[in-house]
Amino acid sequence: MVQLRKKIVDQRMKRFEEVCRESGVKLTYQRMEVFREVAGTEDHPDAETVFHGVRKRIPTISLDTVYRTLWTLNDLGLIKTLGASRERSRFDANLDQHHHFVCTQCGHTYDFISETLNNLHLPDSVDELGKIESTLVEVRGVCHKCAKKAGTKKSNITK
Amino acid sequence: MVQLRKKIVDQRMKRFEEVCRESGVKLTYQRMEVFREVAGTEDHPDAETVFHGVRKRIPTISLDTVYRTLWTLNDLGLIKTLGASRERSRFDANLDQHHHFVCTQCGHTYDFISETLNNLHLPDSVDELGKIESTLVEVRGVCHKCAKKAGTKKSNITK
DNA sequence: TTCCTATTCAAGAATTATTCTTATTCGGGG
DNA sequence: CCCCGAATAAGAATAATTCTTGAATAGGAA
Repeated sequence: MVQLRKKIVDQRMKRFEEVCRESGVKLTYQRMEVFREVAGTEDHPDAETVFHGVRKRIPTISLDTVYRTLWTLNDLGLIKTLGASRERSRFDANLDQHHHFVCTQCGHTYDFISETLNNLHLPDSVDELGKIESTLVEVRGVCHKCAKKAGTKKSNITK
Repeated sequence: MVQLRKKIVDQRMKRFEEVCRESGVKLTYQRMEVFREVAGTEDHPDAETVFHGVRKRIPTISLDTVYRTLWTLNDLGLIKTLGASRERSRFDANLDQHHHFVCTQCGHTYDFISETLNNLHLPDSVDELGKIESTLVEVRGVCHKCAKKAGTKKSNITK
């Protein structure tokens, strides 16, 4: 099991180095260790947690570097954020079951409804995690509004 | 259309008053207008946006009251938050398609996999919203760990 | 290998979102 | 109408994240 885990991390590290080289992003010690930290856990850590983990190996690393690096890795497609990234809390008074289309560019969430998606059959493994209260499908993509004004976007690491 | 919208808001306001009365939460002007603001939009506004909207009608309302009220409404089950609430950014290096079980108590996100859920058929209406990049199923509920130490939880408005 | 330069980094200040503290006000039961 | 616990406004405090600046470094060129 540990062996398997190590193999996965090694694969991810390899891909990390490839992607960095391809996109001209420098391979620094800090970057490598921040990625290794996220790649080595299933826990979806936040920046602070990553910071603490990496600090064991690089005691001088700053929290700011961790943040910067995480967003860089995100822009490179090497990691993902859970839920909408860099967002403040948003609220919804529509309690009828519905689903979400989240624009990865502007962050706007559009509702849509689907009788089929309301009645998904979930695998048994989910019941082993806890008591299910609700289910929703989250689709991510680029909304038409953003697609139109494309090109003018930031995070164009893919120069 | 506007007429329909008004009807929905009225229904929601009615339910709001009922739920408040039942749970012994006082019916204040501020609470009413904060709820009306969220109930009257499809936009999933954040606290600041609600604040600005309500301020037109109650110029003296404070941002703190808006925050407090929104979480109260959330605890009462009158509104919901988008994504995991009150959360900082979390990261994930697992790029293989997988799905999420989010615990509404502790906020922890557990991964699970399902070949069936990987290949959902989305309604055509989604294509009209934008270009789809990825799809994931988010299940919300209470994880076993939290269920065990139940009772000792905050936000027990349902005394 | 050594040098050069754009990139990256650390540290701490600054910003932004959210919550807490305290004195005051108010809803609604008696 | 009066009272009291709950709710509010205002501003201070805290927490999360980003910005600024000067120093350090990766990695290509000589």
